[in-house]
Amino acid sequence: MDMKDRIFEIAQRLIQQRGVNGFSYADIAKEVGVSKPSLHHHFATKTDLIARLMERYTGQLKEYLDNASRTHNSADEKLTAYFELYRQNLNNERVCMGGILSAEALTLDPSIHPLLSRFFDYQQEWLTEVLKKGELSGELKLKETAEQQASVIIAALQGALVVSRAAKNSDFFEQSIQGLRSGLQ
Amino acid sequence: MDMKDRIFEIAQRLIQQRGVNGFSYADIAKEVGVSKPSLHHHFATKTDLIARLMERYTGQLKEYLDNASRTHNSADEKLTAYFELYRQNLNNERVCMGGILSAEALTLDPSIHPLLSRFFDYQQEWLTEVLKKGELSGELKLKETAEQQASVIIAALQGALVVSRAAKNSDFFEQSIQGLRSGLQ
DNA sequence: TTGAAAACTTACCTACTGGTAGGTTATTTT
DNA sequence: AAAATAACCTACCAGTAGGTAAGTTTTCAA
Repeated sequence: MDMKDRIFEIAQRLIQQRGVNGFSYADIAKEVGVSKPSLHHHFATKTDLIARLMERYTGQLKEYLDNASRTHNSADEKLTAYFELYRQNLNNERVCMGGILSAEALTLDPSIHPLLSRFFDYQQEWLTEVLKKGELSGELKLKETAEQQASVIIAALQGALVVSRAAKNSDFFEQSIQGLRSGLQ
Repeated sequence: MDMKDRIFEIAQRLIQQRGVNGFSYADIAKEVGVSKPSLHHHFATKTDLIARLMERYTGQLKEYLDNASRTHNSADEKLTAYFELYRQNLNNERVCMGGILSAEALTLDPSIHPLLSRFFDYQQEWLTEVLKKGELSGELKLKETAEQQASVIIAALQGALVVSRAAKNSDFFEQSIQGLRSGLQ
């Protein structure tokens, strides 16, 4: 793995665990084993690093979800894959990078904002399609529109992840997922 | 309003808008119109300020919800009151203080953690009771347990608030609320 | 093999962080 | 009126923030 990717990995973990305003270039330098100014050689500013990190993160999400659409047929399996994405973060004491950047949005350079919108818009599209197909096939029964249900799922996973990690206990997260699942049948 | 309350109000707004790691004692001092060391006279450390602020915040929440239980009979009205709490934050470009402190939990003094758990536990209890009563009276139809549904509502409002504020658009928030409401009928 | 670019270094900058020392002024209690 | 206390001040501290200057080493293509 080249230096850029090592910086990406470490910076992403620091953000997901501590937030953008909870870590510094010095923290990355220490972990990567390189001097602080060397980081500026790869990413001129912290804003630059965050922006490229968020683009990468969205790209990885798309890849994961598109792959889930291809390899799974049932809505249930696709939703399980989606939930698993969040569960893995919880297992690593992380929250979603899109979520924590949104929470700190008012302190970020405005150039980051559209990257956050794009991140959530894609999930909204993907989930809405999964729900619509599941409804058409008779696998799911929705009490609300697919769009509304998709929003509830995204929002609930974001919230459950944050609350559950702080509580150092996955109960709230698993209970929320069970609630979401039951609401779809 | 005495000095302590003025500090409370300003610090709370700064936290809800920028996060704990996104503001400083100097920021408060500037807005209050007092020197920075004077703040230490009222709250010895930043951790101390956050702890007392979170206790106050939880107290205000309890007051609000207990009052809503007393003044409203229907589950629908009680839920509306609960949703309104989050909507008001969104209208002021704020997120929930419990939520943002949870997002930054790994950077906070551990003494804050139980205060966060208490904050969410109370909401869980209150909502569960509202849902159970609503189900018994026939007003609500739940597909899942009241506990699960309560978790979904808390998590979804937390997430919707963060995502929607960052998007500078309340659509996602309102869509999530509509989805939650529809799922209860 | 040479020259350019990439990757890195140490040394340093200004601004700001939470917090303290030590003293003054205002208010309240005895 | 005296004493105590609360509320405030200026001046300061060590440490850290993001970032720059200027030079050295490594890598790699012509």
